[in-house]
Amino acid sequence: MSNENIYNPHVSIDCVVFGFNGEKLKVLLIERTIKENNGLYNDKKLPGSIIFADEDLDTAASRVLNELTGLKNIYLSQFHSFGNPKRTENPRDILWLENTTQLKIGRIVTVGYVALIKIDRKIQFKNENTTANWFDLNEVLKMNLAFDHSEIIHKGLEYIRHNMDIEPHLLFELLPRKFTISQLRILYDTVHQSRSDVRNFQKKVAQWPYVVPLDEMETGVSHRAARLYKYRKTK
Amino acid sequence: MSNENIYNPHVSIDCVVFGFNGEKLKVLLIERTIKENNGLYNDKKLPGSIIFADEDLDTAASRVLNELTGLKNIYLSQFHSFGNPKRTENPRDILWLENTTQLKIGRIVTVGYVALIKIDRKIQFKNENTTANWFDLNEVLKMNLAFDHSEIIHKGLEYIRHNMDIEPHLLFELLPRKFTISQLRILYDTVHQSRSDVRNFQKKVAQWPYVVPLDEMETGVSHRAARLYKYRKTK
DNA sequence: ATACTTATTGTATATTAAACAATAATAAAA
DNA sequence: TTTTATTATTGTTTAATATACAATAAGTAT
Repeated sequence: MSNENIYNPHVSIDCVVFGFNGEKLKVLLIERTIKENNGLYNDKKLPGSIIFADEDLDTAASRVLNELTGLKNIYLSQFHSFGNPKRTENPRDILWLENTTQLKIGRIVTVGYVALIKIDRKIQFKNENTTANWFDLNEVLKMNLAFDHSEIIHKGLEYIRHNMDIEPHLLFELLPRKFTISQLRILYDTVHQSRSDVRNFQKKVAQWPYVVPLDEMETGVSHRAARLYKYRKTK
Repeated sequence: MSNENIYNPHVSIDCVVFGFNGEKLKVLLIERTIKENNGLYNDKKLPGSIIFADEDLDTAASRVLNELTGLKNIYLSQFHSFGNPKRTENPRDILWLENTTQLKIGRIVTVGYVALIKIDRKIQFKNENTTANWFDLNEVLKMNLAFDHSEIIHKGLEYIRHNMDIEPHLLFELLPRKFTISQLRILYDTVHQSRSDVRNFQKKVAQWPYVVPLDEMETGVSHRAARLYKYRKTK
């Protein structure tokens, strides 16, 4: 007997998907519409879902993200679990869950994942029942999101800040395949909440063997073009 | 209506409790006996339990640790969740769970916590149904423990290593209230898997304003006594 | 008194981080 | 075609931090 595609309505996963547009960090959110007695209510939530009964957590995170965006093979990392019993007590959230899952919903513990993706990757924004979109992280942090998703995004942001601190390789998950040192520096400073000196930053990067110059220059800019670099994995 | 003391049999917490005896890291484990057809089987497990239906995860971790050891007000920190569906498939583990909880047990997702405690704290080792004991971490890492508890300990160890790296204050959770610089250095090196130079380590510690010398010396040693220090919290 | 054990301390060198601005290349404007 | 505007690129000096290295002090045990 298989439990395949039978939901476990007690545990869910939520993905905080970060992107970088060359200037700012972005987060991928799902826009939802709730039909209430007195009309329609719009808000946003993280891509996430309850897990299947015999599915591992990491597998569930990949699957759900793929279902909601079409994305595959992306950097995904578990960072924290959220179990406040009140997190699933908002009647609007319960109504929405019971409508979309057709299950009786009680308390749900959710496991938070962060994903880092190149913002130019093709995303299936429109799905049968959902619409995904990129939003400015700074704006999102001020919004009222579904469930405890604001708190989850906060924690996820802390997590990637902390981790990119000790693992610079993660930065390149967010950059395009070919990038300039300026883009790298702006991303670095955005994540670290710092303002690096341009010369010192060039020196730092020159010592990273995994950042390699290309015989190619930036195009389409109305000033001196910068050299392009690529990331090369090393052990 | 209250859900108090109603179990949620889908989610549990497990605590990896670390101690330090001046030489080595220790882990607190629960010894259990399983009655099988052909006799008794003994093994060890982490202190942990399924949570209550309306209980927060952090609260559950504190409560369970208190119930199993009598400990209160200790440093407890969530580090990772474990949801492999096979983690609760060992018949011996299921039998034991169903006997101790009187519930039908299916898949359980567990949330891992680490605790750091002073090894000389009074612990209620013997309880009605359980016995707790300190074990050498190195020995434990070679044992076959219940469920996926070996994996959980591994991850918990990684977590505290990582965190003490960037937050030296955590070291003092494991040391006695009065300690020598040698003890501090041995703990530091055990955690960091390093061998610090004695002179350089003294210099490093001299710059930590939260390590303050006392007018008191070590006693009961058969050689020159070392000065005692205490930890003083700072912001 | 002597041997044994651990505690305590300083200096010189290497590495890393931080501060700081002038020139080069290109596109757009005049 | 010259000038202006914009961003790219590059070195040196100084400060801070980390590393390597061993002799003497203090107390216990024989």
